[in-house]
Amino acid sequence: MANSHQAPKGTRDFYPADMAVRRHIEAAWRGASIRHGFDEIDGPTFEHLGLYTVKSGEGIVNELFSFRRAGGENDYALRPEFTPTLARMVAARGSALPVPTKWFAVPNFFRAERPQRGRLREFFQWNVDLLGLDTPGADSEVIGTAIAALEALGLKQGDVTVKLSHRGAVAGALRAVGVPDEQLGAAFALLDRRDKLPPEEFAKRAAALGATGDLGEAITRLARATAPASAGLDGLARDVGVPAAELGALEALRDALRAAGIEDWCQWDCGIVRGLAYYTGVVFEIHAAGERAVAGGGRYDGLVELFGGPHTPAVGFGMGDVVLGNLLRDKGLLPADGMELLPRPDVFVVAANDAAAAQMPSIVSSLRRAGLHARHSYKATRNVGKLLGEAGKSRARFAVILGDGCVGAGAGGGTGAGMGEVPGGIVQLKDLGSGEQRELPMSELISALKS
RNA sequence: GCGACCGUAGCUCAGUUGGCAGAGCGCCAGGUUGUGGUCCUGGACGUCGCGGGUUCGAGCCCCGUCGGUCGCCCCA
Repeated sequence: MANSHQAPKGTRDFYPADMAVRRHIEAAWRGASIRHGFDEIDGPTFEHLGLYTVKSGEGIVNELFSFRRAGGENDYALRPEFTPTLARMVAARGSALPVPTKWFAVPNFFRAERPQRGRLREFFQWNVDLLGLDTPGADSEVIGTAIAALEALGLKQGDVTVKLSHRGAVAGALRAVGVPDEQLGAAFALLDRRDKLPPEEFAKRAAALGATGDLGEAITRLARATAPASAGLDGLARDVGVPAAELGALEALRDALRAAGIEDWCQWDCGIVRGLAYYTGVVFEIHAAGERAVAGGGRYDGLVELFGGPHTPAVGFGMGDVVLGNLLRDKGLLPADGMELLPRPDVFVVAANDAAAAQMPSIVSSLRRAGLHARHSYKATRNVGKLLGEAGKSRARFAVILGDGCVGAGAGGGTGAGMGEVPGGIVQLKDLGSGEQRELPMSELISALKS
């Protein structure tokens, strides 16, 4: 391999089979989005660097691919996520947008991380956002859209779990042990890192938050509290250590999930926090055993305001193609060879002699003008066996054999009269699935292929 | 940014104590004035990731570098 140029670290080349897999996933995303009433949007691939420090701080710059035009003064960054662009687009339209506004996007993103399983430097992520409503029904609709896409890809209930929590409900539990309101954010962060910190460090930080009760014990309780979404909330309330009445937000969400028929996919998990500070209500992640989270999202009622827009309640999620692709492969839901996902030709045309070959270009053109996916051999050989082999490999449904007036099933060993006179003449139409072959006039070919 | 393991044909890999770079699959062409995804024969394809070092001689040993894989940090 004398190729001295390599693709940049953490990027992928999409050869046809890979591209077919990518389109397969994107088709499921788009289909679920559209069926649920979302409209597709997109924004620029790069933004002003400052857009990304608004909500994430300067620290994020290390995770970005940022650049400055030669001789320019503005700093830009390749987009690492969609939410800032979305918030900017919403803010720019002010209150002119309908309520609700339901948008989705399937952009590529760039993060300057060290690649590892499920994490690359360029990836595709499906973003779904519902703006303008702060109802449990909106939360449920967004979650249902994610599930619909996973189902379309062949995943079943039990393959993945939607783990749900609610910032409001968890905040209630934290307040119950005396965490002051201004420390709730820090307490969330600690809950998020509960199992990553050494026990002493965890205890030290818990003690520093000024709770009147044992915060460490309360956080551990929260981190362990799980229950099926279909079950009553009494048990979860007991595990969390609050009266069931405190979990009203979960009850309303549970009712919405039940109405949408997806509660059996869902599980309460108070250990789900999401790293971002801006989540204000429901937060959720979709997990499968042995993989990173397939998707994550939640309610962020204050974010559009943060970017200069009107107060806009919103709920949304992101689902990346890398982890999802790994999961589908592990579950045997992707073909071993992605070529199987490419569009199948309707017809593959071969010529059995030179006269027929001369007619091929105009015949193939007319098939294509008629809307058919038509391919043909580029080989010089007139060996019909080889040509049909090629037709078979193309996965075409039918082969059309031109100039084959005297050989083959049903042809009856003609005299050779008419060979080469394809227009108006006879062609052989072979069903490559069944092997059946019949002859018909050229004039009937298109209607035969379209029926 | 840190650590571990790995880089030989398009793909999967073999390659002995350091001694002339191999196989299968795939691809291309013939066997076949002819009906497919079978078979037979032949062919093309390699600076052994790249650069340096040790050696009479390096795919093999040493150093560096670039990739890949898997962890850590981070995770929008």
